[in-house]
Amino acid sequence: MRPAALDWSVENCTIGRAMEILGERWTLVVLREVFNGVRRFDDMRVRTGIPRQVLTNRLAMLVERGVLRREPYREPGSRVRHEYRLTEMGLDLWPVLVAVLGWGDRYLADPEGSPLTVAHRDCGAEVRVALRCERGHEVARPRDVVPQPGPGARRRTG
Amino acid sequence: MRPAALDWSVENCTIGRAMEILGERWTLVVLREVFNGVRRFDDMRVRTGIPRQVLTNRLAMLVERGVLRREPYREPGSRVRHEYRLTEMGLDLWPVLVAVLGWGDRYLADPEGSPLTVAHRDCGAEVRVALRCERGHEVARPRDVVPQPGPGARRRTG
DNA sequence: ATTGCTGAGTCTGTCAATCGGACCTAGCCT
DNA sequence: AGGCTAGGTCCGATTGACAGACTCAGCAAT
Repeated sequence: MRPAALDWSVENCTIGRAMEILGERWTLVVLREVFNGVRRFDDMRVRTGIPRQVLTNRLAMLVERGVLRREPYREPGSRVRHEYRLTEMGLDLWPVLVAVLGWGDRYLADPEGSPLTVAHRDCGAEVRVALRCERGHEVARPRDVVPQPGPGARRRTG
Repeated sequence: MRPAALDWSVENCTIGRAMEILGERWTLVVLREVFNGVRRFDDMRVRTGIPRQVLTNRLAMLVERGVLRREPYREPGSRVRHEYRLTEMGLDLWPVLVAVLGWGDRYLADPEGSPLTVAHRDCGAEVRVALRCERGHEVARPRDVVPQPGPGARRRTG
């Protein structure tokens, strides 16, 4: 049985485009740091072990793509420096990060458990991703879902 | 104000580990294909434009890490070949893919919209990710959430 | 005024990964 | 025997990751 997807082009697929940004080895690790409140070059470098040059590139790329912005700040007794903060586009990556964290916790954690959890501010309970359709139904398993060509789908040419 | 995260090691962070697998340029694109039912080497290659060598490596890595498995199949009149199918570990990446898709649709789609949507099998409505805490509360914005050291957290040494 | 420290880089050289294109191979078909 | 096809290998050029040394601006202590 030939999968229907073969008739459709993927040239404008948004997963592909997203992965041009997210699909570099250190991008999500940098974003994890920023979500955790670590916003300064050297703090990130020391914590993550990312090579300087790579961190410089990654931060510049994320700023250029609009995921982070560079903000000046000044500690008393120091000159002006810059820190990196999430834009709205960056904040919206939060579900991606939580989804990756959930998957990693399930399959890749050490026996003692995950080193990082996310808690609901109001009640303190752990936060996870869920899938839900627009009519409000829970979607438990991947099999309950069907991929379909969307409004921007194009037929394959060649 | 010094972020609390600086006191904790990230050496065993599951996001970092997950990104060793997912953080390669083509991994999620390959998985998108498999979720879409495209399971064969050449179909993937033609659709995605991934260089042969890279696709070979990526598939082998995903099999080795347990995300995909290689299954023999036989079309009538052909010899036995292999196709790539999702393991349970692979199926569980579904929320990650939907989260990335949602973000990409919002910020990176062409004006006419996304080429790919996912629909609930029962009702046909579009499926999206949501964040929810374990007590069932909706979590609307990243600010409603606090990152915390988990059971496997280790203090930084040096 | 010199010296030193610090955060945030740049420069350089090495090694690995990506890419595109050509070549190979096993089994089926004519 | 020769051709086709899916799924690869092999090769050379380019790009990216990495480690380590060097730079640079401004504040501070001598």
